[in-house]
Order: sequence, then C-alpha cells, then structure tokens
Amino acid sequence: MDMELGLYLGDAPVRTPKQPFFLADDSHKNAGVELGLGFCMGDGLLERRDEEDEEEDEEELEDERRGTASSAHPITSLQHLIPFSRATKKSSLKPPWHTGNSGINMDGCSRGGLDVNMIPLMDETDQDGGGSAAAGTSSSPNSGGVSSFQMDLSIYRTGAGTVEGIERASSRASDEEENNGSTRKKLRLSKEQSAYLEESFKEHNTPNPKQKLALADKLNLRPRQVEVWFQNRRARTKLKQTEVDCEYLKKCCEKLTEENRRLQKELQELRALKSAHPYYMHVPATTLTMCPSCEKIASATTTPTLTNNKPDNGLEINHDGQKTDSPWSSFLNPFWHQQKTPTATTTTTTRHHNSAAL
DNA sequence: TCCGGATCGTAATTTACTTCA
DNA sequence: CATGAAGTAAATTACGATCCG
Repeated sequence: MDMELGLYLGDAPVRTPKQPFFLADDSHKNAGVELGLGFCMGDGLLERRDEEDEEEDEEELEDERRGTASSAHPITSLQHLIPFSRATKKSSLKPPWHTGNSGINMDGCSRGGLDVNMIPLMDETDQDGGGSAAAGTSSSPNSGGVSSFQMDLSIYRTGAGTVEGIERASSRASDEEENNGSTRKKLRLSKEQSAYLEESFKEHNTPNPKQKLALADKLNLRPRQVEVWFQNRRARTKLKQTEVDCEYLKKCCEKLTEENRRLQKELQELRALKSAHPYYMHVPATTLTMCPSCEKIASATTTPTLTNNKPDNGLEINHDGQKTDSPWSSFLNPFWHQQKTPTATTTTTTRHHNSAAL
C-alpha cells in the first residue's frame, strides 16, 4: 500500500502583492499544536493594517511633524520604540533630533548615554540634501548622501563622544567624499535603530511610503535604508519560515513513513491470515452489520476493540491503539477526510469480517 | 597578544515581475 | 490595449564582526 503524500507547503506561499508575506494559516496552526512545533512564528501579527489604520498613521505622522507628541525622551527602551503601536502611540517618543533646530538632545547627553548616532552631524539643510533627496527618489543606488549617517555610526561604534571617535568619523567621512560615494559602504544599524525597526516590523511588515518616511525620520536614516531593511527583514522571515516548514514536513514524512510501514505489516498479517483460514472470506458480507464510518454497533460476536474503534474525540484508533487520524494528516492533505472514509471503511469492515469469521 | 583566514549576519544592489493609473 | 512608474520578492554581492587556530 503506497500512501500518496499530498505534500505541499501548506499555504504554498503563493504571494500576492497585497500579501507579500505569507502568514501561517489555520492548518499550520493546528499542525503546530499537534506536533508541538513553533510553527506560527510571531509573524501572524504582521497583517497589513486597514486603510483606516493608515489614516490614523497619517494623523500620527502629522502630530509628529507638528511636534505634538507627548514624549520628548530619547529612545531608552523597547516600549518607546514602537512607532505605530496603538498602545504607545500617544506616548510615542519624540526623537532627539526632533526637539529643536539644534537637533541635539541634551537630555540624552546628560544621561551619559549619548548616542551620537542620533545626533545629526549635518545641519538641517544638509540633511535635506541627503535624506529628503533620497526620499524623493526612492531608489538611490549608492547615493552620495550616505556619509552623514555613516559618520554617525562610526562614532557610535568607536565610542560615544570620544575625540577619537569623532576624528575617525571625520576622516571616514572625508574618505567617502574623496570616493564621491562610489564605494558600497556597509553600515550597521545601531541597536536602537534595529529594535525600533523590529518593533515596526511587527506592526507592519510592509510599511507604506509615509510610514517608511516617518521611520527614516525617526531613526535618522534614509528612506531607502528603511525600505531595504524591511525588504531584507521580510526575506529573512520567509527564509526562517521555510526552514520551519521544511523541518515540519520532514517530521510529517517520518510519521507517514512509519505509518506506511505499519500498515504494510498489517496487510501482510491479514494476507497471511487469509491464506491460513481460506473459509472466512466466504462469509457473506451482509452478515456484518458494523460500519465504522456510520458508527453503527457491530454484532455481538465482534471483539470490543474492533466493534467501535472511534473514541469520543472522533479519532480512529487502530489495533495498536494509535490514532490514525490527526491534524497533521489533514494538513498534509486537506482531502484526507473525504478520502480516508471509504478507505477506512473498507479496511475496518474487512477486519470485522475477519473477526466475525474468526 | 596579534594575525589571518573562515564563517556568519546583514546592508545594499540587481533583476524580474506585478499592479495600477 | 500599451506604457511607464512604483513597489516588491528573490537572488546576489559585499562589508563588518566574530571566531578560531
């Protein structure tokens, strides 16, 4: 007996532009529960928000731009890093570079936690030249506007506020000016920036342009960087999900192989039994009244274990006491229930026939 | 302790595709 | 219907950090 495995990757990540990231569907969830796998990653949260939500976001954005956000504290904890969260939106942080024209938040400095990364080293006009220009043209490959942020980062890495750090940042910036931004310099985002983006990703795995802009604004990144970050993040998530799926399917395959082996063995036994007792098959099938699919009680001659092998939970139990139907099987093949009924009926009826004959 | 290669994580780029005005 | 812009996924490249001998 060859089992035909309707193996497919569950929701078979057919992506649509409106749902670029596939979410674990119900079958996944059930399966995850059944096998104890962490099948539904946190990305179930990552559904797109409705249009009305976007309107809310616009309002928030407006508030931010007007400077009406209540908090003026620098990023200090994850709670403050959630940009669009309903829970935190009224207390959404006001990044240091939003507090005034100077762009330098003395509060952040005074705490010793000076995050130079957050401090725009260029003046407002320069920033517009770099960031906003990139915003206008969403795709700015190797744009020359990299230097401002890279300077920030190099200082951040070298040691906040140290003369050495600033000097190194300056030299690096000048190097880039020499190269005219032609080099593909990779910069690492700060922990705060990553955390912020991560939290944002939980809210929207595909932010709209305004949200990107707001994020870029908040994190002192170019919109293009935010966009790239989300692209990569989605890719990573999908890769991870694929790995999980793969692992899960491997387990499913093992289980099915084991079941197949068991059924083969059972079939062999039945054949042996048939050859040993050639008469039992001559018993008319009409003498057997029990049918597992309709759960009618068999004749009194049948053994209890075979009389009604459907427990209350609806799962069939084979002669080994194993459940033969499980959520993961239905996950693997959604038509399992439709298919298995006649099969199971046939098999168990035969078994009843056997037992009746015996 | 320093050095250099291997490896890993991830930022950035390129390409192909879809959608929509 | 054709077209171009915009957005995204997927693939790839390349950089920086870390590990290890």
